[in-house]
Amino acid sequence: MESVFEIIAEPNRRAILSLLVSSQQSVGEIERQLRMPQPTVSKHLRVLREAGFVESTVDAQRRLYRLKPQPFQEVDAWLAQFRRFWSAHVDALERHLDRVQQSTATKTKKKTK
Amino acid sequence: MESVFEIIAEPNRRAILSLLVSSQQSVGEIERQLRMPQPTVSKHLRVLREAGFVESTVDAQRRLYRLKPQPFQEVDAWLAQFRRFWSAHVDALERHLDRVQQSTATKTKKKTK
DNA sequence: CTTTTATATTCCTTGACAGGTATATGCGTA
DNA sequence: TACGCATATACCTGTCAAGGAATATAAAAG
Repeated sequence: MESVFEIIAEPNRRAILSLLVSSQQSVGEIERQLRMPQPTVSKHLRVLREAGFVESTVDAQRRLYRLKPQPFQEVDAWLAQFRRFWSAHVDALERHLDRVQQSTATKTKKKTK
Repeated sequence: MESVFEIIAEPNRRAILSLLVSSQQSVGEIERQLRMPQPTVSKHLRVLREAGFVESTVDAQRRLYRLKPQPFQEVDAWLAQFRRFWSAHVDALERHLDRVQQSTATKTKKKTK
């Protein structure tokens, strides 16, 4: 489990990370919200912690987990090399279209081949 | 192998993708540049193709592979939910700093606890 | 100090995937 | 047609990681 990419390859881990975006959570809260057995949660949290995605503080018997930014930035850095490429593909952007932009009405240049 | 994240979890596949950023390449070219056995390259290319990361065109006996943008955008979309979080971490921004944007200077509210 | 609550860890099993080797397919060329 | 180059596929094997069940640790509550 060396790279950040292997860490986020696991769906449950991604779910945990998404959950922690809103605010820090205890293991029990994660367990309940994601309907996931407690050992599973703990084990994934361990992986995430060792990879630097999260950190925890002690609150009585609870542990509160929160996100840490660095590994995300690593992913982002890797992704960066492809950004210039995909923003060149205008048609691809069209397909995606969750962007409320478009309708620039430049001639629909189709260069599929 | 359902998600894009599992696809890019494999180091050799990431190497192939990075190689294709510059331009399209044949299987043999990839094989030589990455010093990777040919079946390995072909197998990874298959995975990448089925996941929509690359597409190929035929050039005589060669197949030329090139990148496709959509899966990268998926990764980017997932990453997006964490961006606002990590950009709150100013020190993290300093480390990254390839973005020449923003600086709206909204109050740097630190609400860690 | 016993019990309960919260979390972590251990052990075991299972499945998936990557690599290696061999072989198949397909195209060009003599 | 036969051969050679380029790529794909099939088969086998080892590894590793995820999940389940049980148990350990640790702190709070009674």
